[in-house]
Order: sequence, then structure tokens, then C-alpha cells
Amino acid sequence: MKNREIAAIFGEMADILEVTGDNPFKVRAYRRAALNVESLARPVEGLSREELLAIPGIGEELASKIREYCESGAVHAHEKLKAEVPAGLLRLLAVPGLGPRTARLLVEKAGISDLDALEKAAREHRLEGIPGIRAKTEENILKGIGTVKRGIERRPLGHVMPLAEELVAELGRVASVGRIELAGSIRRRRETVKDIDIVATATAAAPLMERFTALPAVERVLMHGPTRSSVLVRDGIQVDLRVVEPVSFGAALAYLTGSKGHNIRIRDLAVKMGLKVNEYGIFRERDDLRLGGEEEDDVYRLLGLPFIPPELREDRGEVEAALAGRLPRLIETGDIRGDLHVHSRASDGAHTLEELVAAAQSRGLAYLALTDHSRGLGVAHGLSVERLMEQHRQVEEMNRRLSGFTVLHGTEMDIRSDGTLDFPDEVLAELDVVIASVHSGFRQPRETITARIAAAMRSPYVSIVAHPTGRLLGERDPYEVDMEAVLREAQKTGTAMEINAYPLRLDLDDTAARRAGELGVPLVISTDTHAISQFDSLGYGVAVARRAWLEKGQVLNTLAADKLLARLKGGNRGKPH
DNA sequence: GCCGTTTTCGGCCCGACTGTTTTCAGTCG
Repeated sequence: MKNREIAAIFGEMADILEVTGDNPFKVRAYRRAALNVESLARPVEGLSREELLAIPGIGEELASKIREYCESGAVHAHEKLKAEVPAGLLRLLAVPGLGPRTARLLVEKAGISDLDALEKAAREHRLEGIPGIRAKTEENILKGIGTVKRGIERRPLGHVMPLAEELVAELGRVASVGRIELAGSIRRRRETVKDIDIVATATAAAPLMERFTALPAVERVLMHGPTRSSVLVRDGIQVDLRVVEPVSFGAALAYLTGSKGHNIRIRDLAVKMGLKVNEYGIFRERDDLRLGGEEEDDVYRLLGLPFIPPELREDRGEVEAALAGRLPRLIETGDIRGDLHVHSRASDGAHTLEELVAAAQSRGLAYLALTDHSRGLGVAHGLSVERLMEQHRQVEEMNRRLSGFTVLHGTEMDIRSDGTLDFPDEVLAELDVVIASVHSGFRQPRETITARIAAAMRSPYVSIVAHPTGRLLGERDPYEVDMEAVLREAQKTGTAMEINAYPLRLDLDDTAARRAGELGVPLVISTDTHAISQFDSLGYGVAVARRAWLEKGQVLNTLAADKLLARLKGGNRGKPH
């Protein structure tokens, strides 16, 4: 899939055009194209010219550049642009507070064209004297270089969310605070986030800002204004707080939730209707008459749109869909009836089946599938055939004692390095749910891994393929796999694909899950629970599904257990419990 | 470079904060 490569090229072209002072709207066109190509579910190399032109932000010019890259592996205009600027220059743009204009000045006035040269010059106070740069800017540049060197990588949503909720709760206790909510990429539930955005109303904004910038967690204050402040808390996580009047809360929430691309589309739409949208409200352009803004829905309603859920606000076609009345009715956490991927103490989980059942029941689920690892995964105490069959009796016995809750018996079976399955068919035939997944041979070539997964899906006994890229956010890169080929095989064989809700996995990711949905591939959302608290990460998996435009009907574990078994391929299908 | 219920040419989202400026440019979100 060349999407990512092409997105990187367009992004870099935007950077270069910006530094060289080209038309800012052209820069934006490249940025928008980069985002849309990157988040496109389908591989661009298979698209016709017409299909390319249908991608938002792709016109004749960029479509032909995409085709050029697919055919030749390079874009001539990109190579030409690269030759115009020193190689290290674009790295300067990564320094917070240092933008294209300053970067250009640094090259022209001081001959600085990479990070090391910049740091040296700043330490020796050689930047002062460049127009617009004095001691303070020099100091900020040095701080910014420190930030770049520490790495300002995005963090998994699941790691940041608890802190974010804590901060909102703490600020919410301030007496003058009215409404307060998380916004930004956290509210859109991106899988990773860079900062925490909070929007609030307060009877007195200034004292709240004082309180915010003085929170115990705050390590550094980046910006401190009357209505907007930014601070750094532990691990260098940035937190932005915006305070508005109650009458503007909805407009501010919409504005701060973004994404940037979505906001531009919304405001563009407003302009065409003679309206103006900003963080204070929605106004009639002609006389500045306020039409709304207290509630977020005002913004959409006054533009003639249905409410667009935050998870869709990525400028991936949601504005067009809203205009056409074709927004999906997104799945919700409460739609999930059971968890199909759960480990017990028998393999590498922490709890007994009894404990897992109690935990699932207390969370309102109606069933779970016990899916311990198979024998091949020695490190996880994978089950032998004998232990699996013993467990089978245990599950049957448990089901006799339960009412209103069902334990399905399954396995998370290893797809071995050579592509064979870890249990023979006659064993799989005894199970309700067979998950197949890769736990070895991560470095095999793309074709090999893809073929292993595809072969597993062709088994009539395999119900689900779990975490198909093996990635662990921030810890382990995904292995090489041809996702399009995997999804097509799933489509052909009727095998379900898992959205793994464990916050470091979220695998399928939103892009792949959306593609799966387009292809009509059945999906499941599972927690891969190894400890009881992990049942609570289900919402992260549902968030991926929502970002993938999925509806309840596309996710099999929204069904009751008996209907689920009737729909699920493989194993002991439809046998009554 | 994209795009079209005002347009195929002439537009293209909007505002806060900072640092360096005496009125604003740059950066960010």
C-alpha cells in the first residue's frame, strides 16, 4: 500500500512550498491531500483516475502525481522541490514555535540549515540580530530543540485518557466553573494523542486560569492568557484550556474538537451560506447577528446538517455524507453483548473462569468466549489438546450453573510460522469460537505472513482473525502484511476480523476497519482480556469502530449468543447451549 | 492546487497569544 508513502511526499512538498514562500493555499491543498490519501482505506495503486478524483482534495494535478508515483516510484516535482532546499532544513520545522518564515530567515541570514547548527548558534547567541529574533526567541528555540530531542511522539489514547479525565474532574471542582469537557483528538478518540484539550465555561475566567497554571501536575507554563492557556504536565504532555462564556460553549467545543480539516470544511460551508462560524458562535455575516452556539448541535443544525459525531470529524468525507443525509448510525458501547477474546489463568491470564464470568456479568455482558492460547505458544502456557478438552468440560459444567449468561468455549490458536494451524480440525470442531492469530515469525516477508493468515482463513473452522498486524503502539511496529489481501480473503471466506480493544493494539486500526466494513467483512470487537480491569477497555475498541464508520449491524458481537453462533463461521456452529 | 445552489476564475476559516514590535508578523490550534 503506497498511500503512506504518497502522503509523506505530499506532506514534504507542502513543507518545502511553505518554506520557500509559495502560495499558502497551494500548501494547504498538498496538506489536505496528504491527510486524505493517508487515511484512505483502499490502496491508491488500484484506483482508476476517476476514483482518484473522487478523493476529497485530489484534482487532476495531484491525481497524476499519484499515478506517477505508482508507476515510477517517484514524483518528479517532489525531487525538484527537494533540490531547492538544504536537506536538514525541514527538520527545523519540527521545533515548536519555529515556523516556515523563521526557518527561511535562518537559512538566508545565518546559513543555518540543520538542527545541530541551530542549537550551536543559539547557544553562542548568534541568532540575536536576525530580524525579529531577540534573546527571548533564542531561548524559546533552545527549549524547542530540547523538546524535539526528547521526542514529542504521540501517546496511546488509553494512556492519556485517565490523566485527562483526572484534570477535568479537578478543574470541574473549581467553584466558578460551569460546563467543562474534553475536546481535541481525545474527544475524536484518535488512537494516539499529542495533547489534552479542555474547554470550559466560568463566571470568572482569570481566576480559573490562575488555578489551572498552578495545578500540582504542571511542570511548565507555555502560555497564559485570559481565555486560553497551555501547560506541560508529566512526561511532557501538553494541556490546553480554553474558557468561554456559556453562550459560546457549544461553538467552542466544536472548534476545539476539530479536526482542523473538518473545521475548515464547516467554516467554508458557512461562508457559502452567508454565515460565519468561530469559537464564539455562529453568526449572520451581514450584520453579525448571533444565531446560536450555546450547544454544539447549533453549529451543524444552522448549516443544515445532522449532528456529526466527533469520531467522524476527520475530513474523510463526513461533511459530504452529512450533506447527502448518508451519515452512518454509529455503533455504541452499549450495543456490545459479549466479549469474544478472553484469557484465563489456564494460559497467560490472571483470573479463573468464575472470576471472569462475574466480571463480565457485572459489566452487563451476556456472554464471553474463553479463548486461551494454544499449545504452540509455550511462553503463554498454551493449552494442549488434553487441557483444552478438560477445559471444555469445565465450560459445560459452568454453563449448567449459569442463567442469563453463556460461556462460549474457544481458543486463540497460533498460526504457526510455517502457516499450519496449531490444532487439528477434529479438535477445532468441538469449539464454539476459533480465533486464529500470529505470534511468531514477525520478521517474515510480507508475502509469507499474508499467506499464513489467508491460509488460516480458508480453514472452515477458523471464525475470527485477531490483531492482524501484531502492532503494539509505541512498542512494536506492525509486521508486514498485505491488509487489502487479508480483507479480501476474509470477504471471500466469511471470516470475521477482530478489532482488538487493548489500548496498545487497536488492531484492526480505524482505516483498515473502515475498509473491512466497505467490503462487507464481518467484524467483532474484543478486549483480549488477560486481567479483569481490561474488560473496561472495550470502549477503545468501539471508538475504533466508530472512527471506521461502522454500524451495529456490521459487528457480530452485538448479537445475542445464539444468533452470533449462527452467523460465525467455523467451530461448533449453531449448537444450542 | 482545489473547487463551484453566487463562480470554470477567483476565491480559499478564524482567532489567541507571544515577542518584537510602536501596529504587527509569526505560530499555533
